[in-house]
Order: sequence, then C-alpha cells, then structure tokens
Amino acid sequence: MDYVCAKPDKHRCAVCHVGRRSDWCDLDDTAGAMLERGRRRREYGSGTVVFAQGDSNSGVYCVSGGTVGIRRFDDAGNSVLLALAYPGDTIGYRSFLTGTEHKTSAEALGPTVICHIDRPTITGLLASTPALSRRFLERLIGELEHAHDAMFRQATLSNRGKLAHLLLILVRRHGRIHENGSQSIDLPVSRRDLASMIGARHETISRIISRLDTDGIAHFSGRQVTIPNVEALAAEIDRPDAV
Amino acid sequence: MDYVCAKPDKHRCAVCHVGRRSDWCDLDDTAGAMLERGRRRREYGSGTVVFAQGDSNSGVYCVSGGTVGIRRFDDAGNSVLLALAYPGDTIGYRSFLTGTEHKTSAEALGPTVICHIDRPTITGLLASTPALSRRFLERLIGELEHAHDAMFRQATLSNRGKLAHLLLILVRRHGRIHENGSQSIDLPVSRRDLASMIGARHETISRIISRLDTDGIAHFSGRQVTIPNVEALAAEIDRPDAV
DNA sequence: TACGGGCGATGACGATTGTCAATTTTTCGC
DNA sequence: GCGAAAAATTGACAATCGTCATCGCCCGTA
Repeated sequence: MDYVCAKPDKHRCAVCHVGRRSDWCDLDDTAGAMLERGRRRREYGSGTVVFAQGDSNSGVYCVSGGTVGIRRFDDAGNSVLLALAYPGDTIGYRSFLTGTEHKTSAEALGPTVICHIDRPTITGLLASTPALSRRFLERLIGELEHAHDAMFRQATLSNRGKLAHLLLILVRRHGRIHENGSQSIDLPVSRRDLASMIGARHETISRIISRLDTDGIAHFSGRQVTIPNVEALAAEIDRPDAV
Repeated sequence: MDYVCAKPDKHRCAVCHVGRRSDWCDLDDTAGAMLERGRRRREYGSGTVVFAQGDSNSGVYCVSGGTVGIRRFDDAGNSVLLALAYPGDTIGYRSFLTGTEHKTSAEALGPTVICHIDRPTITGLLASTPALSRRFLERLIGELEHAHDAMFRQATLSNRGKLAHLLLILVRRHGRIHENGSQSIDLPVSRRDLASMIGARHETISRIISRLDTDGIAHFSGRQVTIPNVEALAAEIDRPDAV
C-alpha cells in the first residue's frame, strides 16, 4: 500500500509531510491551493473516535501521523479491528464515494494527527483531477487485496499461526531492531483487539501468548513484545502444529 | 451488488440479457458497438477454469449465466472460495486495472456463460466512458464491503452460525420455494468448498451438517438442501450455543 | 464390467477453544 | 497520588475442532 507519486515535483502537502506517499500528490497548483483551503489538520488523543460507524459522511480524512484503527461493531456490542491505517493513508473515502453513512469506525490508537478534507473540497478535487479518482481506485484494490489475504489466512492458519503472522506484520510497521539482532514492538492495540483481528477470544490469545513466551518465540510484557529471532516467528506461521 | 442502469434506454448487451444489471449499460451507441466487436461469448462446462491465479491479464469477463467461483490457492495446495459471481458481475477487472497477474482463479460452478472483453476494447471503453470507471469503483466498494462483512462474521460467529449464514445467502440466490413454505437449494459448491468458505475442515462441516439435520434446521441430501423454516435457520446465526 | 480416484460420512482421540469465574495488573480520571 | 473501571491473566471444565483412519458412494475411464 505504498503509493509513490509519479510527479514528486507537483503539489506536496505542506503540513502533512507525507506528500509523496499520499493520494494528493497528483494535484496541480490550483488544486493544491484548493486542498489547502478545504483541509483542516487536527490532533487526536489516544482512543479518540475520528468518525463513527453510522455517522453520515462529512468528507475524507488523511492520516498524517500515528496509527488509526478501522473497526466494525454489531448490535451485540462485539467489535472487530478490520484494518490499521498509517500516515499517507486516506480513510473515510468509501462512504464519501457512495454517499452513504460510514460502515466502520475509525479511532486513534495512540496520539495521532489527521487532516480532514470537507465534502465540497474533495468533490472539486475529484472533478478537476481525474488522477485522484484513480488513486482512490488503486487504494480500494489494495484494501480488497488485503481483505482477501486476511480471509485466506483465516481459513488456512491456526490461531497460533495467525498471531505469529500478525506479529510479523506489526514488526514491519512498529518494530525496533536491537543491537543483538532481536526486535521489539510497541503494540498499537490491546489484547482484545489482537483477539478480534485473529478471530478468537481474548482468553485464548492470552494463552497463545504464554505459550509463545515459554517457547521462546516472543516475549510479552504489557504492550512491549520482544522477538529474539524473526525467522523463528515466521516459521510458526505454517507450522503443522508439530510438538 | 445490484447495479441498476441509470439510462436503460442506452446500450444494452444484445446477447447477455443482463444489460440493465451489468457494468456496460452506460455505454453510448459508439461505445456499445466497440463492446460488441471486442466481446466474445463462450460457454464453460462445470469445473472449467476461466482464468487462473498467476495468469497474466487478458481483459475482463462478464458473467452472463450460471455461477462462478472466485478461488485462491497457496503453495501447499490449500484452496479457499473467496466469493461467488453471478450474471451481471464483472470479474478479472482488478488485475486489468493494476496491470498485474490474476491474484485469484475463477472457475465455472456448473454450466456457465461468460463474455470476454479483450484489453484493447476495455481500454478504449474506459477512455470513452468515464462512467465505466465509476462502475468498477462502485463494484470494488461493494466487494470490499462484502469482504469486511465476511471478516466480521469470521471473528464473531461460531462455525455453526457461519454455516447457517452461508446457507441463508445461498437460499437467496439459489433457493426454490415449495408449496408448504419450505425452501430448497441446489448447492453450487462441494462440501470442501463450503468448509473453506467458513474456515473449517470438511469433516467439521460434515458434522455440523449432521447436527443441523437431526435438529430439523436443514436437511441435506447430496447437494440438495431443504430448509423447512428459514426463520429457524436465521435464528441459528446468533445463537449463543444454547443446548 | 471392473477399477481407481475424488468426495462425503463417521468413529476415535488428543489438542484446542469457549465459557465461567476468580484474581491481578494496568489505565485513567479526579 | 488514589480509587474505580477496564484490561489481562489464570484455572477448571465442557464443548468443539483437527487429525487420522476407515468405509461407502458416485463417476469417468480402461
């Protein structure tokens, strides 16, 4: 989901610093000025809701800093973390395009900076810059690809394998490399959210975590995870549950 | 995923009979003629592969009759049915839009009729008819929505609930209503594919089927399923496993 | 017609998971 | 800092699931 701008010398979001990776890098100067007028930058504290499932759409959001969780609820109070959004990602654009209410919630996981682009502005930008529509289309394709991958894993991996895979993904985004080759993660999500992403109860995740710990695969301490050997963690994914 | 054409008096695919529901109904006469030239209709026997995962893209396909399974494989030989496509659905368009190889396979589930539109034609149509691009975008949004629903169910329902839900979906598409109010389905998929759609082993699905049978919820005989009371089946979805 | 292969059903059994409950730890607002 | 609320861990137990194995059925083929 890395969108590199074809024309890096064109408009670059002055505040966001994510210009070359964002959906807005195709804008010419006129459109860029329009974006600057219709854009409002805001900081969100941890846990703050950016938009809520069921809300009517009020434009699109572009993540500038931090991590955003895309979540879905049901009537019974269950919630599932469907995806994570990072700087450069545009969110809330689906309900804008369909003109319907948000079908997911977005919430800041930790301190986050997000720009909001109001409806008239994004409508004008889409009219003046066909490439923007193409960006959204490619973003949709990437998200659908991601969802298909998740569905496939959900059907083929064990819970332990799914957790190992999820940790590997998180290492890539949030990992720090230590001098001895091990890596550490500051998990952006709670155990309950980890569980919902994997499709198991949080007690089950707790137990898998203990086992990964005793097996020396990954050591958990709160939201800190230390992985001595990333290859060993990767080997857990497809392990046919030997021993 | 019902796409109703805004201008039913415009081009209508003469052969497909799915004009008003397909992505092509926005075409004017010129574009319609272009479509007719670049389109080739073909019948597929049960099990025939329309395009295979890993194949390079050769255009897009429009389902005219029958049912198509969208499937993903891995190196270990596992396969998961990710989606079903029906008349009016366009398939293979994602790899066309990204210019990459197919990331899923499409295969006929039963006798099927599919039109193929070659790359030059679809490229020309997209250039001449911006509304077509919009159709693809809306189709992507619908598919992503569908995938998110599936991910949510995967995380919140029991296997029995997932099978009940899947049967309800299949009833809507393939069901026949009997005089006494019960409904019957001719399943378009094997038990193994049912299992992959739910994320369980086929033996597990076999057992759940036996239990649904003894509980009087749904009676299975080969690929024939009879559901005496659809409401009772729907009640199974969220059942907190009472009894 | 006999044969082989894929599919489906079922039994046995160990492993995993969900549920309920109790306890500890962490977080967060005051 | 303190206290309440939420999150996380752990144990016990029943239910479910995965695996392995067997058996029967159907179907296409030799």
